[in-house]
Amino acid sequence: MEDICAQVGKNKQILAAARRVFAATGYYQARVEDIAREAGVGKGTVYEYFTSKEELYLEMLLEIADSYVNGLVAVTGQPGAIRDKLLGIGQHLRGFFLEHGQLARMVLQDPGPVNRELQEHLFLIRKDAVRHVEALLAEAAAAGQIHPVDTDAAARFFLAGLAGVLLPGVIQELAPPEAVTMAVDIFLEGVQGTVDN
Amino acid sequence: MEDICAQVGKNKQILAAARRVFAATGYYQARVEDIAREAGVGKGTVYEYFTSKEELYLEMLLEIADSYVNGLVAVTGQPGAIRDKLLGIGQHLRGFFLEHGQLARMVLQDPGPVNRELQEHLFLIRKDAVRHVEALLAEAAAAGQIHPVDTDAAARFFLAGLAGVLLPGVIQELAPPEAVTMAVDIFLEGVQGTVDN
Amino acid sequence: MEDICAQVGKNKQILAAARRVFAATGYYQARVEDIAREAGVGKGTVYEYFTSKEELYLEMLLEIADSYVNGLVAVTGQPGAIRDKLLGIGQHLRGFFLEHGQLARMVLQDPGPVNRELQEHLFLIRKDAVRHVEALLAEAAAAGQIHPVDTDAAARFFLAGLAGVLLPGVIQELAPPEAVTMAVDIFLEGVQGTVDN
Amino acid sequence: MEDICAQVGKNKQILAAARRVFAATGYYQARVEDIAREAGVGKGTVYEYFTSKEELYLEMLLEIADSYVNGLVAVTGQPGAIRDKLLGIGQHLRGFFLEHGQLARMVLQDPGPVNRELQEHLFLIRKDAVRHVEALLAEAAAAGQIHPVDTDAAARFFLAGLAGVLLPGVIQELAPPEAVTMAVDIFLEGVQGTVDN
DNA sequence: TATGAATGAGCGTTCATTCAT
DNA sequence: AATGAATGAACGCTCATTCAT
Repeated sequence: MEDICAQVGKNKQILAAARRVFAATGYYQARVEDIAREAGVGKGTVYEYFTSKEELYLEMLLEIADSYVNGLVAVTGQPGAIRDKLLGIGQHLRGFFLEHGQLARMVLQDPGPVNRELQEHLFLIRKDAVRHVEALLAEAAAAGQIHPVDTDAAARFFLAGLAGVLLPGVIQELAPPEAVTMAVDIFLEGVQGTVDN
Repeated sequence: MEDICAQVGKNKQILAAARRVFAATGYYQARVEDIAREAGVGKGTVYEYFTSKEELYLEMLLEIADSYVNGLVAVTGQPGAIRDKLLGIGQHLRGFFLEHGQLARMVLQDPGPVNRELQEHLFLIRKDAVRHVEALLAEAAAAGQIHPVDTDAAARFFLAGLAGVLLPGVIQELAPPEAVTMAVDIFLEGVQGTVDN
Repeated sequence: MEDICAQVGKNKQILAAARRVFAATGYYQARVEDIAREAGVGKGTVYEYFTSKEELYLEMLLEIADSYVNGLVAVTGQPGAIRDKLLGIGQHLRGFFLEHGQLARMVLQDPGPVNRELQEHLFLIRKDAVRHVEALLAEAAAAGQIHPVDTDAAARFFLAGLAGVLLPGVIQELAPPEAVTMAVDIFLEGVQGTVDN
Repeated sequence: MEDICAQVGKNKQILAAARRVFAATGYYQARVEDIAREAGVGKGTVYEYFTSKEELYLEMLLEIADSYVNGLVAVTGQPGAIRDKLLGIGQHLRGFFLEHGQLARMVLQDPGPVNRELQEHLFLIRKDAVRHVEALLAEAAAAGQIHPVDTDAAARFFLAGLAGVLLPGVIQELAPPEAVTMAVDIFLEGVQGTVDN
């Protein structure tokens, strides 16, 4: 049992170290040796668990991407008013940035040096995220709560806008929770606008 | 005269080549030799005009960033209704993505491997862009055309949301002009909402 | 008893596996792990029986070299005409190449990456083989069956010539048994020539 | 002109250094850095002239192989008695071993870690050498000077036997010129034998 | 005894930068 | 000013060897 723990532990240790190091310096400036040291293992050990630096990066990225979508699903799946759901999305996104910093950007915007395959995999993940927001909007539109809009574009506008509000600019800075509320209200008002008329 | 022309010409050639090569492959995968070849000059010549690969990258990035802000200023400076101005911003952004592709992302979102100083320089440029949109919003709010909001956050929400709408996901894809209209209308409705009430 | 059997068995298993793997890929491209897998034991077990990859290689080589000389002794020790003995040597050599392929070359010609000591050990073994052929020639010369020649050089000429005939060129190819007869006849005629006169 | 000299010089320098280092330690133990140092150039310079360690090795090997065949052609092309030609071949081979030591073995016997393509290229070169000796034998046979034999096998027997005589065993040792005479006489007597009868 | 996870020295290769011409 | 041959620091990856179990 301890063996299994140890093994699983090493894998997780290395992934966690990879997260920290890749986040701190980006893919190219991160040296495998740094990741190994950060993980508290030898350089060769990294290669016992991952076939290459690139593969390690990809696995790390996909893991994060999954946690992003899973969180989103959890939030949108809850019953409740649309505004609360949008606020929940905003808070989830904020927590995601808070936890993963620079890496969140790689997941949400530009993954950097990844092959076409992963690029498309990430794209599908992002699309998945967009789909969940779309479903929310479509449902609200069907219920007459909001104006029927191009839900795909609206969802992307909302998610990207949120990210822009949350990351004011320089690295590591994160907008306060109120910014989420404001963004949600602008967006919601925007999509409700014509309905009210 | 020819010398001066040559110099200026070489400088521009190299910067233009750098744009193409950096855009195509990113900072790390771009080799100085590739840029030199693309520019039609010798590898050593690049170092006559720029002290390092990094400096070349920075100058290129700043040049693009300037064109971004200048275009934004031109659009927002025009007299006209706020909706037209916002649409103009969207079209400018779309043209910017169209022209610079991957590099636009570096300017607007993540510059990649740049030192703190440039990072802040870029931040100031982005902030400058945000300021112009803010001014627009503040003016409209003063004129009672829109609801008084946190103009900084609203401006960032608008710009980032636009970018998200324009870049649906995978590289090189660009949303059609109608997407701009939709985003602008959602946003405008959103910030006007409470005013109308 | 089982322990001893096991030990002896493991040792033989590993040596046999080493023969196959070293023969297939050569010393440097053979990985200890491959040999262990081929032998059906764990990687660490190899080091229970041999102190290093090099030592394993040497033991394997010496074992083969011994079988080479022993076969030679068996053939030359039989009573019979000199031509039959030379043919026997040729057939033995052919069988040796057939069985050990690439490794036979290492034994007979170039052992590859071995230290001076083993190099000389192998040299002694080869010399031993030459000595047996020499004895044959000396005996025949004493009996007046062949011309008195420099038996050392003649023996080496015969053995090396045989090897050259048997290995036409590319790996794994082996000349047919008739080639042995031809080589023996040329050689025998050559050393008999002046005697006849 | 000096530039061209320098360039050609570098290429030759590196090839010459490669010959020395590969001959001294074999392919795998030779480090590119050693070759560079031996050539008096930087490590990177090696890669300006050769795309990889393997390619450098191959070019070096082919160069040597060419010099081997060319020498053989020069010797066999001269008019003269067959015995003189065979002696000439022996002397050429001796000089070849003298000049290239361990590398000669790689060319004549086992090239080591080379891809199939080069392996076959070397095989063709060896075959070429055999062909020239064959032509010699066929000519002599047509002139009734020697017995009609399987010229291919006989030629290989002769060349390989010569090599065996010339390299008594341990590295760097080389048989004296008289050994060549002896080997040639045995061989010649052998192939002439039946003719005389 | 047997194992295989862990290790890190070692090496091939790249590429930004220099400098002699 | 312009060049590109030369350079060597840097890094990803391999694999013989060790050692805790």
